[in-house]
Amino acid sequence: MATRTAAGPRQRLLEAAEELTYSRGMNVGVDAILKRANVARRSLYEHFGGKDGLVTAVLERTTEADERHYRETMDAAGDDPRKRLLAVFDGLEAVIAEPTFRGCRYLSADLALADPDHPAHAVTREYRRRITALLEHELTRLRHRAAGRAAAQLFVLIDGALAAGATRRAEAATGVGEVAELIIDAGL
Amino acid sequence: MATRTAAGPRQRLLEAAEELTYSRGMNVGVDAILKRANVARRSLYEHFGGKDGLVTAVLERTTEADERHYRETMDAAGDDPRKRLLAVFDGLEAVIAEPTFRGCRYLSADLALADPDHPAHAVTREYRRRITALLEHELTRLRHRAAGRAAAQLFVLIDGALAAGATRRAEAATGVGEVAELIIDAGL
DNA sequence: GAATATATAGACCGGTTGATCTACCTGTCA
DNA sequence: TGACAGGTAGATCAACCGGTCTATATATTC
Repeated sequence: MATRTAAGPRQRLLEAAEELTYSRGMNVGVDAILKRANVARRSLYEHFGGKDGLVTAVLERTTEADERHYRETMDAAGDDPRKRLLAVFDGLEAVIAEPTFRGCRYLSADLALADPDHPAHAVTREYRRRITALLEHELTRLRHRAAGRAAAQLFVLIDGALAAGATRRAEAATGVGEVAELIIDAGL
Repeated sequence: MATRTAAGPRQRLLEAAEELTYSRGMNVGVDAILKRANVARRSLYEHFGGKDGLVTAVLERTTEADERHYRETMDAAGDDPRKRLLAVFDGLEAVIAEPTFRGCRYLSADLALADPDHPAHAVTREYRRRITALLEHELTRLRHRAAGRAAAQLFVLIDGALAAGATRRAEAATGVGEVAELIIDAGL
């Protein structure tokens, strides 16, 4: 039987680290994470080998969840590829408007982790590749003339909306959906 | 007479901090900056009051230079507002392609400086306002139907290009100029 | 009941952080 | 000459960093 006591230390560590690395940045101290998770110091090193392992595991968890979120957003918009793509940008504006929004976790991670060999970079790179592929797939279904190029452009737009949202909430996501429409329709 | 010996400590501190906060991030240590500037520890606190004051002064310096750079880029493109705007995005692609490019200094600063009251945030906010105004001015000259909105969209595009450039050089700036054209022409 | 694996609590390590301080050196100007 | 502002060099500080360690408690399993 699995433990019955409200999630083990490993799970609590992942959740605490996910929250704190987002709200306080990747440079948050190990002590703060341990305190929040109510976990002994040693358990962190048993389960994840160190801080690097923990934050990498966090990113693996959130990228999976975020990719799932993208898919669900599109599925909820029906079957029309154009509507599915635009739904992504509507969802983006909603995410940025949330009071807890503090920017793109993956961009922050890549900027904060100066060491180019940090395992976290591989996770974020793979995540971006998958989301771009998701966009390209819909563009291809739409018979877009340059699906690959347009997918890259849409993703730059996503990056821009998230970056702008982090630095100036209000006017940030002003009409990114509109721009997405322009990119999509330019190739039809 | 001003000192003759190749720039005083204040200047050297600004230059060293400008380089190191960019290449190693805002979290670079004071020691590294002092060593690079060849300046005594005390001088930093005499001139800038502390690290916060120094990095804020650095941002004030670079925002001025960057705004000047935007203006020069546009002026070099002649008088046609549309060409002047597109020149900005051509310049952007060039900047990102440079091997020393490591992302937008101001986005990094805002993300790394968690404290919302840090004086650096005011500097970056003002910078973004000025650049957006620059874009809006050209759009107005073009008689764009929604100059304010389009300026905001163009700036999101700039943010996106710089963010994308920081995380995946190669395909990053793929056709941001193309998207800029779409935004500009959509309102004519 | 004993053994084992898995927690916890917390002392401790060396290293680094930003900041303060004293002591000394050097050029300029009255 | 002497005073002084402005620079250098470096010791020192408390706080914090990630990581290792010992000792103890608590379960599960044989």
